[in-house]
Amino acid sequence: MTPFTRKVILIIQSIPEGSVMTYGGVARAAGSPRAARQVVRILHSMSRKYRLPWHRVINAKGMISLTEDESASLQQLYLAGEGVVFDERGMVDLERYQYVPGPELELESELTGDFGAGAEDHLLPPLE
DNA sequence: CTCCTGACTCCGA
DNA sequence: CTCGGAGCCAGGA
Repeated sequence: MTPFTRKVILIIQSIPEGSVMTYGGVARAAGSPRAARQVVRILHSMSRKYRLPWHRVINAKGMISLTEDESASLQQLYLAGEGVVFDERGMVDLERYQYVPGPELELESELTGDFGAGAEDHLLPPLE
C-alpha cells in the first residue's frame, strides 16, 4: 500500500453524495496528475475492502466508463439515485456535479478549520 | 526481464 | 463537436 494508494482511497471516500470526480481528478488530488489508470486499478482492487463509493468516479468526458453494461447501468442507477442527472447521451454535467477538493486546501483546512460546506470529513492524514 | 492491458487523458486534425 | 493516435503507469503473464 503506497501513500498514493492511501490518498486515492481517502479522496474517493470523501466524495460527497450526489457529486462525482473524474479518474484524472482523483489522481491530481492525490498528487499524481498522470495516474488516472492507477486510480482505476485501485478502484478494482480496493472498492470492496474499503467500501468506496466507486460509482462516483467517472471519466473526463463526464461519462461512465465501465465496459460491462451490467455494472455500467448499476453505476448510473446509483448516481441517478443520488440526484445526478444524465442527459440523453448518458453524460453528466461535470461543471455542476464534479467535486473538487483543492490541491493544497486539505492542509489549509486542517490549519484553519475553515473549509467549504460538506467537505469537513475528507482530511488527508499527514503523508510523505 | 519484456510484453500486454486497461472503468484514462490530452491534443491535434 | 467528434475521432484517432500517442502518452501514461503499475500489475500480471
